[in-house]
Amino acid sequence: MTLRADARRNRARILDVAEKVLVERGTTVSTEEIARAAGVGIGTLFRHFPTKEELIQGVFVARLHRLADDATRAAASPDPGAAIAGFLREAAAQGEVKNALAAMLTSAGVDLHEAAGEAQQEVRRALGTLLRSAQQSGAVRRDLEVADLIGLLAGTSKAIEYAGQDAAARERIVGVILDGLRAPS
Amino acid sequence: MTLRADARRNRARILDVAEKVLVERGTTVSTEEIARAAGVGIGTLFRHFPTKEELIQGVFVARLHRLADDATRAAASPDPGAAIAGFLREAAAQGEVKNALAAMLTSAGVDLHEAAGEAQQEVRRALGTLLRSAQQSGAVRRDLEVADLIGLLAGTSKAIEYAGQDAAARERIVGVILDGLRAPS
DNA sequence: GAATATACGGAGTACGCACTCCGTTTACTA
DNA sequence: TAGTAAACGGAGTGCGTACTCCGTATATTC
Repeated sequence: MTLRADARRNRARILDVAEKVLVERGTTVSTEEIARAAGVGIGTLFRHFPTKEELIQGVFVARLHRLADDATRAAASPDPGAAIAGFLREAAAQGEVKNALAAMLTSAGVDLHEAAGEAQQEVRRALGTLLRSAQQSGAVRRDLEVADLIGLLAGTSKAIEYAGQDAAARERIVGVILDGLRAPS
Repeated sequence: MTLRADARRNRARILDVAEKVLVERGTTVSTEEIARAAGVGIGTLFRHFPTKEELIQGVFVARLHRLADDATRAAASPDPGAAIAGFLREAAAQGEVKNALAAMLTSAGVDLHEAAGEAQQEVRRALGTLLRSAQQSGAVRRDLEVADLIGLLAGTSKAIEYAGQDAAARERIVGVILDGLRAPS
């Protein structure tokens, strides 16, 4: 069931462009506009994603996969404390996109956990190992669970959104979270 | 320019019901459904809010006003440290609604700061006094600014969303933030 | 370099939904 | 309580947009 070369190319291109366009202009953009931006006919777009909703989910899942990759890489670091800090900064910085996408899905009445599915599990697993080693090295308080960390990540990127381009403010906010992660309960 | 009694009643009722319906089912609900839920004809709804977008903004602004009230009350407390903690817990708990609304607006391509306008200023002012007294009493690190606090509030309520109904998890997350607010830079 | 399965493009369709219009009703005023 | 300005209700309209269909093009296989 391998896709033809052009089909695979187009699918990737649609996902890529759709992410940009959706984040820039919101879910209200027409599928036609996305297709045009991707340099593809509407027919093609709908063959790959039979529904606008499925397209948005596809974009979201792709984003999650990339996040999972980052998390896996971070989990392999020898200094888990620094890794978690770096990951937080990174995720926070790039998080606006994910925020916007997640917001779209929920505001469109889609259940996130269902939509994310397998990709969500990947992220969870990678963050799990990262968290556990950070806790064993004493860098992070022991009462935290993976779900808490995920929530805090989402929260941090949300908080960062409000700081806009102000680098100092971003750093203050990340600082607050990092200190909170460290402090004993 | 006083509204007739029934008009005022209807306007309030629409705002009230719209908030509930919008949060429950997303921006995609039809105006007709909102009108029906409010027990009002579509004509009436559109006389009060000439545009669906203006309706959503109206709901959002109303929410902000209530938040500003809470903040003002908290700022008047004799123990600013405790007040800020309580406010964080409260705002976080009720924040889901605001999150959902804000998400709707942005995903609909509306500029939040513009939409919030005056109400936003109210919140900012109230939180400003709260923050300053908390800092003078030594309960909160001194390098934080009002904008940071607002961001952290939004972030916290986002983080709490992921904890769902798990009260212990909610408390752990709030704990992280509170510790972070306290710790010296 | 045929042959064929696979993918493409985009005009066309159906439908839902935001918004209008106006005849009817209801709150105010004196 | 009559008169009137203000508000209401909801059938109707037009437009935007998600999705279909099928004739054409292009990758793949031998």
